Amino acid sequence: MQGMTFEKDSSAGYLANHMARLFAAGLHRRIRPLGLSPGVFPALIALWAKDGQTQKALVHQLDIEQATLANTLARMERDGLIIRKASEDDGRVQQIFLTDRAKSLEAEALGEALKQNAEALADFSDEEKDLFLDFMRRAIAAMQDGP
Amino acid sequence: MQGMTFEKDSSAGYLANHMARLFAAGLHRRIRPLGLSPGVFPALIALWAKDGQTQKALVHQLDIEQATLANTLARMERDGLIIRKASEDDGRVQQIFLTDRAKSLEAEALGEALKQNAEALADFSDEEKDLFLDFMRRAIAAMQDGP
DNA sequence: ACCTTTTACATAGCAAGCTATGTTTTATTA
DNA sequence: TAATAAAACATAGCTTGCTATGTAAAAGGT
Repeated sequence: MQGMTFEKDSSAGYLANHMARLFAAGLHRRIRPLGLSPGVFPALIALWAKDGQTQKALVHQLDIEQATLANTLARMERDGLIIRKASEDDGRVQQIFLTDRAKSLEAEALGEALKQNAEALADFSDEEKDLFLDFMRRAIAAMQDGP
Repeated sequence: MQGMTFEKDSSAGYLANHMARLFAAGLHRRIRPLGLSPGVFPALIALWAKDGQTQKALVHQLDIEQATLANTLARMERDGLIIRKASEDDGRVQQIFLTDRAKSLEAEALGEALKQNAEALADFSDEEKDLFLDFMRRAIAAMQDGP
């Protein structure tokens, strides 16, 4: 009874999926008290760095599809994290602004994200952490460039 | 303009999420012609190894929740991959059996999954691959055992 | 034997991702 | 300038994951 362990822990794809779900679950547990969920994090980070961006600008820097971001922004608006202001020069464009509440959460939210990363890599040396991140970047690049 | 690259590529959680989505997308592209999607893979692998298992037995070996598996099995039944047979000794239990079609897909589907993994790790040496898998197993273990 | 608890599975409802398509406004071009 | 194309965003509909709760059957306790 050993050949049947086909994928469970020897497939990069399976492990990547499992690991990503654990990251998301751990982050969710940490930031739920702040009224946040993992999906809003990328948008928040981009907006904390530069408020008032358009949806197109956000899509450009977040590795998700436009429709995914549109849905995420709708939830964020519903939850009082952003407001949308119609652009004056272009009727198609809306600028996304953080609410005061969203702005006030930056330090704590980023802290929890860092804690989650630290928990996952608790027994990694600094060199191992660097190597791990690099491995992931390389796998991502290989799959993005595609066959 | 360099401090604003906060998470994009230096957060393990962000990279893990992005990498997992690319794995899933690549696998989906490969197995769509077979009428399969990434979510059914874990269940299929378990059933290819041993047909006729109960849902409880499957949940036990797949790192997903019972409700997630129930939904996945419902889609698999709809798509003609499995049939459920009520157990005679226990009215609560149903055994899950692969259809002939699902059985016939094993070699090709596993081949595509291996190809996807190979694509992601194309420029990794054998040692790097081993190390990468081990890193992921360690991160998973750290997050499962929890804080 | 009957009541309670546990077990096995299903369902509801949500988040976050995707592709495909709609809608409105702007830009281009014949 | 009128028709067409493109751009920006929204919506529909799906998958895959989750938690919480419902339901029916079996097990256990008194």
